[in-house]
Amino acid sequence: MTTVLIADDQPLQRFGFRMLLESQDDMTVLDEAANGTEAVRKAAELRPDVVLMDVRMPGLDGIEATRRITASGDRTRVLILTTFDLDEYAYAGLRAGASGFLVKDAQPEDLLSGIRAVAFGDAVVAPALTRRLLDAYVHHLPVGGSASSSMPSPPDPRLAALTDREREILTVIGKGWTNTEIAARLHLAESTVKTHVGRVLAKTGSRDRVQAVICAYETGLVQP
Amino acid sequence: MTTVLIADDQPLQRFGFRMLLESQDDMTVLDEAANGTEAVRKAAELRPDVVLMDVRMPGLDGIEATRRITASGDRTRVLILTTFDLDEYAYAGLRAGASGFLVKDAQPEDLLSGIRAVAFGDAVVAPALTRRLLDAYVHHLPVGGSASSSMPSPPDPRLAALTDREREILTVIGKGWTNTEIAARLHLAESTVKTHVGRVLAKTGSRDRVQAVICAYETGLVQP
DNA sequence: GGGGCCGTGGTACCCGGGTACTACCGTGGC
DNA sequence: GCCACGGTAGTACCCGGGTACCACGGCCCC
Repeated sequence: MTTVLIADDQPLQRFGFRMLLESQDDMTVLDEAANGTEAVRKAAELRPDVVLMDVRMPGLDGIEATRRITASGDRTRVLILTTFDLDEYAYAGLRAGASGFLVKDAQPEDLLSGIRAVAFGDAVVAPALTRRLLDAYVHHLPVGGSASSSMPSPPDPRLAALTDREREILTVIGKGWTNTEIAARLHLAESTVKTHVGRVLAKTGSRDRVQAVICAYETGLVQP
Repeated sequence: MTTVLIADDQPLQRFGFRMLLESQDDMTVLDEAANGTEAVRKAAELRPDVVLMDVRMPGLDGIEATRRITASGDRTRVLILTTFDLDEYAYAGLRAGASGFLVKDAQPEDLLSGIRAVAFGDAVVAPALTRRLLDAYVHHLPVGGSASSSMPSPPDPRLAALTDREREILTVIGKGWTNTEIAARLHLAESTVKTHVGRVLAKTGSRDRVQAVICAYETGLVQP
């Protein structure tokens, strides 16, 4: 029996998922959550096998909720559902510890089999997302492998979603500049800097600027 | 027949271990202990082959209990179980005379084979901890001897003033841990963490933890 | 015994960082 | 024309980070 927690801010969406899952005799919906905070709390309390996690939710979003759930040490797996197959936050979700991604318009059978696979410990990725996932994986392989060695610095997938400006912001974050310093030296308002920083954190899957700095080093955007 | 004493402050955890061990026909659980004092007393009284020892317990903790048990001269072996893979007490446990340590989220079969190995006189270390253990071991080797060329990074002057504990704190800062996470995973009060962090910042000349992360990368304390 | 150093812990306070939400304006594409 | 997107900017709010203290026990060393 696979136990599931449904986290989605749309009641109708939750209802649909619940109906689908309850129709299966090997699945039980333990509870529902309408935002990330609720999802984290109920996941810790109920220890479901799988959390069906929507990305976009008010308050704590699905990515951060995933990070906290997977960081808790529980066996609970998180299966993220994205609305669009090119969701820029997909990679952030993976880094947050999710066991898979599916798009919301997938076939019901695919969703069900995906939940079973994740509960079993496997990972699932929607076909539309598989390619970029492969790219990310290949990039992290040891260098010796294939013809890709001719590329000096293949763009890290974490940086792929960043705009030029955001990449610039990440660079100076990696230099240790504060928001105030960034604003002054780049002739911007501090509120603008905060907006950029917020987007950089979201797209790179960083919880705060400290993790963004680490990301900057790991991707080679800045170097020791 | 391997006789085991289970020492853990959480009843549910003890129950789980007992169920697992009793399901094996070559193991017997002699008794359980809810704290370190009880563990020492019952170990001396029952002379089990193996004590399954939790690190974190009220009163006398698992490390000190291990020290007393192994110092008693009995042939009882101690197998330490840690919750977090970077538990600093794991090393302390080895120094205290433990025959090994495993992480609590290990596979049941691994735990069983670990107990058998320890009872046989061998030592076991969780794979996730092996690397760190090796690093720690190498780090504590005397400097004078061999191949100094294998040391690519002579100690950076910024790190020279740091105590071992502070260097450890800087390392986990470099991994992006928040003060709260450091406190939880190292079993410290958050105020203590703040004290350490403050001293690290002062000694490394960092304005905030972001610059401390950069310092950690530049000195090679952590690497991309 | 006294005096450091180290690790641990506490309280109180302030500020920067991060989030949620909204808004306006170019530019480029359909 | 309209729309999507990127860059800019603002407000309001909460929380974690950092600081300034102080305190205590264990050590080691003179």
